[in-house]
Amino acid sequence: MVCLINYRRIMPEGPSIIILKELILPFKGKKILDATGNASIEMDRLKNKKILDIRSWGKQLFLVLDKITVRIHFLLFGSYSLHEQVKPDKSVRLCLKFKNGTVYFYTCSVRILEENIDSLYDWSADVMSDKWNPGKARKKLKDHPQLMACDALLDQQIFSGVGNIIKNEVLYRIYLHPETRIQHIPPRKLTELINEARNYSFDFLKWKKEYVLKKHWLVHTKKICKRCELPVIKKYCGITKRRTFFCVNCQRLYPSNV
DNA sequence: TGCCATGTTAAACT
DNA sequence: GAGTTTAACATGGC
Repeated sequence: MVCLINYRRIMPEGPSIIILKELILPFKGKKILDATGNASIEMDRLKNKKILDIRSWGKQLFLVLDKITVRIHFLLFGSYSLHEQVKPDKSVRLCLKFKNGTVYFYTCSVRILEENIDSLYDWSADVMSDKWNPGKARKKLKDHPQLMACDALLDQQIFSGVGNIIKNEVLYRIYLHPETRIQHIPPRKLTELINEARNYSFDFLKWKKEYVLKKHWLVHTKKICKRCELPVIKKYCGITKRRTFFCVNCQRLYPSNV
């Protein structure tokens, strides 16, 4: 067992936020003794406040205090460390000191939300959540018949927490071409899409915890298809224009002419 | 060394 | 105003 408590990691997709949430669980119920950093928030509003709850929605982390909530989003380059600071002071965006430890956040978006966060987010859209509702996801997909599968998976209102890696792996797993439009996906295939968005996210979580995530990528960043050994296509697909890896031989484009 | 990426927002355009 | 494009953020792996 390797102790990685001081280790900084980059963050982006939903499962990584779950890992962080678990790591900082010891701070739940604890008082913030000091809050520092270059985030453009009033640090005084955090000082001497208790962390009432630690929650997440997709790629966002929430530290719930009395009346306000600190929202942290790691964007593309965000990272954190626990207990031990590994970067020079000025790069620390937010540092929270507790009696039982310290957490540091880097290169992330930090905001204070005044509203009750329950009314701000659709918690049933979070693929990692107990409140995840596949039926509701299906309904939302039906409302966007023109949307390509690759764009739908990245839509945080439908699949909160899904990122580009998960997108590519899910589509490969279910043999679906990224540019297939929702209206053309057969019902059973659509069910697979919705279910795999959640399933793969939990596999991602498990592998990430064991530091073997990359090893399990089937198509993301790959050059050759593991199934048919034909070249994997790399294309910036859909309205999101994100890197998409897929096999035209194995992943079916609907409607199909064949 | 330079390019590019697990992401999102907001300004700058048409 | 709407929809679309671009910039900004600013780290680290290859």
